[in-house]
Amino acid sequence: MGRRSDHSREEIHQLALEAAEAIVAEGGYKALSARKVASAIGYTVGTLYLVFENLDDLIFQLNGRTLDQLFQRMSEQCNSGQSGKTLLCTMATTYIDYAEQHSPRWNMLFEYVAENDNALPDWYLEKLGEVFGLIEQVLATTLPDHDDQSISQAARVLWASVHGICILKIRQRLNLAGGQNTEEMAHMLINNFLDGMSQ
Amino acid sequence: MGRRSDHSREEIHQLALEAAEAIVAEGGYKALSARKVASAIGYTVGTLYLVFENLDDLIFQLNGRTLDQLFQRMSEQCNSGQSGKTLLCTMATTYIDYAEQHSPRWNMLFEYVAENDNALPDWYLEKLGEVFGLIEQVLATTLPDHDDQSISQAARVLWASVHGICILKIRQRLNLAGGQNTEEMAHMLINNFLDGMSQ
DNA sequence: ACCTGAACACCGTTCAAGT
DNA sequence: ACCTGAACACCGTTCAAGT
Repeated sequence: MGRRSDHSREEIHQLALEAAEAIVAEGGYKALSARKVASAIGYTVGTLYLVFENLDDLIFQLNGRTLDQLFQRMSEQCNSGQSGKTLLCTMATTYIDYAEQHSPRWNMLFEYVAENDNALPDWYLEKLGEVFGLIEQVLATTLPDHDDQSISQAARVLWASVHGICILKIRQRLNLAGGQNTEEMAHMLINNFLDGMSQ
Repeated sequence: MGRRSDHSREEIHQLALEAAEAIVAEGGYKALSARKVASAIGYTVGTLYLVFENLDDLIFQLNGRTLDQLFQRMSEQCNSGQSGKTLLCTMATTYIDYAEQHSPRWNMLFEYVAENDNALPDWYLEKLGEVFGLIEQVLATTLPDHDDQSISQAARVLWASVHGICILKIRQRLNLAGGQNTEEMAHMLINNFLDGMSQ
C-alpha cells in the first residue's frame, strides 16, 4: 500500500466530482456512492475522505457546480435583447429545460436537506442568491414603480413559484387529467403575477 | 421458527405503517429502514415483505396517508364561511402549517421519485387530484367568468406555486437576506395571481 | 506523506427451512 | 400457513499499518 502521488489533492478532488457527475447523470442520485466514485477514479474509498469531509460534502460541491451552470445559462438570456415578461418567460424556459435535460442532477440540487438542522454552507446560499439576483434585476426594470424591497420579495415569490411548477412536473406530481406542459404553466404564472403586480 | 399469528396480515400492515410514521417523525425519512420498522413491531425483516412489495411500497402508502391528512385539513377550511382570495390564503396557510409542523413527513411526500420511469400508482395520483380539486372549486366561484379548463389550469399553476414557496423554505433554499416568512410569500403570490387573472 | 484495505455497523431483499 | 434467520450484495466512515 501507500504513497502514489499520481495526482495532487486538487486533481483527485476534480476527478472525483467529475466521476460523481457521470454516475448521477447515468443512474440518478440514488446510484451515487463513495465506493463507486472511488473506484471510478482508480482510488480506494479511504482516499475520498482525504479530499471531502464526507459524501454530503461531495454532494454539496456537485450541487454548487449545478447552480453555477443554471446561473450561467440564465444570465446569458439577460443579454438577448428581450425584456419584461418576455425575458422572464425565456428565463423560465431555460430553467425548465435545464431541469428536464439534467433531471437527476437537478433533482439532487433540491433534494438534500442537511441533517441535525445544519444550515447550508454560506457559499451555497450565495450562489442561490445570485440566481435570485438575476430575477430581481429583470423585475426592477419591468416594474419601475416598486421599491427595492418589494422587487426583492417579488423575485423570490415568483421564482420559487416557477420552481414549484417545475419540481412537481419533474417528480410526476402533476400527471393529472388535462395537464398543460411545464412551460405553458410557468408562462401563465409569470403573466398573471406581473399583471397583478402592475395594477 | 415459524407461525405465530399474533396478528392478521392486515394488522401487521397497519402496525408497520404506524411504526414507520413514528420513525420518520422522529428522525426524518433517512432514519427509515425495513429492519427498524420490523423490530419496532416485533417481527423480523422478512415478515415485512409478506405485507409490502418493498420499502418503496411502504413509503407510498405512508405518503398516501399524508395526502389524506392534507386533504382533510384543507377541505375543512372550505366550510369556514370564507371565500375567494381570503379562503385561498387560509388554505395556503393550512398547507404551510402542515408542512412546517410535520416537515420530515411532508418532505418524504415529495421526495420520492419512482425508479425506472415507473409512474406513481394510480390511487396516488387520484389523491393528488383531490387536493387540486379543492382549489379548483374555490377558484371556480372566485373567477366566475373563466371556463372549466381555464380554472383547472389556474388551480394547478397556483397550487404548484404555493408548493414551490413552501418547499424552498422547508429545504432552506430561501434563507437569503431580507426574507419574508412563508405565509407572507404565499399570500403575495395568491393576491397578485388572482388580480392578474381577474383583469 | 500518501494511500490502502480491512474493519465496523449498518442497509434492502430473498428464500430455504423450521414449527 | 406463517414466520424466521441466515445469506447476499451492497452501504458510509474510520484508521492502523504499509511504502
